[in-house]
Amino acid sequence: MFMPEVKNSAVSSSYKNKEAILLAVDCIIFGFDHEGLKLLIFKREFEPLAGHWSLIGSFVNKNEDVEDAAYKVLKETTGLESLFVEQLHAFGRINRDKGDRVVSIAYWSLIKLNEENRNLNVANHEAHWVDFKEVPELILDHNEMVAMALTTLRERARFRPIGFELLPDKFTLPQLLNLYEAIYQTKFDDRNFRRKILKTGLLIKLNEKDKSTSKRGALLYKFDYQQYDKLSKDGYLFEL
Amino acid sequence: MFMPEVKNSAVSSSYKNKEAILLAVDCIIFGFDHEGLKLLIFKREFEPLAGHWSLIGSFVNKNEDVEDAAYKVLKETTGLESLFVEQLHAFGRINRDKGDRVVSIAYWSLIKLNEENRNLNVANHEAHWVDFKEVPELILDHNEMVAMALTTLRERARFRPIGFELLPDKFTLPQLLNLYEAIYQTKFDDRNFRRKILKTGLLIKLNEKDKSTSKRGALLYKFDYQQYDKLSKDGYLFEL
DNA sequence: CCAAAAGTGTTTTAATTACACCCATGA
DNA sequence: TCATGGGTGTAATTAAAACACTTTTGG
Repeated sequence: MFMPEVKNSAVSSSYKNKEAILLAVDCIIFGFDHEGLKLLIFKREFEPLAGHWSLIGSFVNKNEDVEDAAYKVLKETTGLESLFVEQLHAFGRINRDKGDRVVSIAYWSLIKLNEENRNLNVANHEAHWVDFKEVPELILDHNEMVAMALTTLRERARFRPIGFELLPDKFTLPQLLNLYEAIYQTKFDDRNFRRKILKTGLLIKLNEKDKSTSKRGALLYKFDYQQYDKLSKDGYLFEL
Repeated sequence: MFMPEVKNSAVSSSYKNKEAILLAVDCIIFGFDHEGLKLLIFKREFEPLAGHWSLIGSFVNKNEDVEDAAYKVLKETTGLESLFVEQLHAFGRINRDKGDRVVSIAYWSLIKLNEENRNLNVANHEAHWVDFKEVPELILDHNEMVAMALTTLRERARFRPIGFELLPDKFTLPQLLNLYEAIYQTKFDDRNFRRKILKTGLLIKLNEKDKSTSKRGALLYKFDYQQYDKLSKDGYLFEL
């Protein structure tokens, strides 16, 4: 019979003599506009690897929640208080950071681009939006983080109404279609797409048109968060 | 225009003067047998909260990968080298652990019960399998971890063939059906279930019967991992 | 008046659901 | 021989996929 070793075991038996480790958060920030899906990257400001492209991050202080550390970075970087944020994964390989042993907990977020945060690269030359298909080499394991975030974004977008987190509050159906086509890098039939998304009953049709992309103009819609929350409690599963 | 504060910012600018934090892993271990889906819990061996029910865990050493720390705990606890393991979530609230500031990275795993690990509670009185619907109060935020693991298990089981990780290599369709019914706590129509799972072409029918639960005996099947891996590379998505 | 994007319906095909009886066997 | 769990098929409904033309309007 299997008999676990209890002494000298991996399983901890007190807090004594434990080695503390540096803890960081890194943020994968996605944005979307008429040019497509984008990722926000930064020029690293300190050695090693100063000047290289990087995700934005921060060390976690001993007296702050890990999640708060991520929110703080996101608020400072994007100027937004309210955005979609979700923990992605903890990256814990011994040598992932050449500077010291650092375990990084990555968060991914979706932001609604506006005049202010769209031009971050002007206001702060260290920040830059790049096409998510053309992400340059990033430091450490940050490219791995981005790849995982993209996979997770695709998984989530299918079963949760998170696409709306990347669009303005008022959006058109062609915009929404473009977004999904960008996320999945494929074309969808617009008639089937419209039918499916409207059948959910979660889009509120407004009496306004967006004429910025055509002479005819496209009807604007809002996502009905209230109704979605209500349905979710009854087990409703959004699916696209 | 939005102008990020660059000085005194949350965003880190060096490794100097950063506070290290204790890092732990905790493991949510699921098993399945004729009695249903079970969770492996332990009696905590050290203060504070010694003697209370807990998940099994370990501190992470400065010179080991986080993932390796989890594997080590799982191997020591279950006696198994090869099992399904996936990172669940990093739990990082400041006061989650009364003993000290500890950030815990939780892993969930699925094990195939056998004669040895089924009787862990005999060999090691500190370990105990409990029905997943009747998990007692656990220390710290461990109940939260279990709840999240269960949600994740349900999400994953729908789109990945992970149910087989909880069954013996050779299993019957009634066993498989019972497993899914246990995971989702609902009844499925057995004819529809059989049709769907067999239509994937991923089950290899063996010329053996399991007569342990009926006089007639039920046909044994194996999951075709090779074929699944091959199809996965071509973008095949398992769905149940 | 025309270029360019927005918007609309139908048919075919495939998947899902609902449902009830016969089979094999050891005790 | 019978109780027990194992195994099978079909019809109805619903969802998905494929496909092309009309509408609106500013320039």
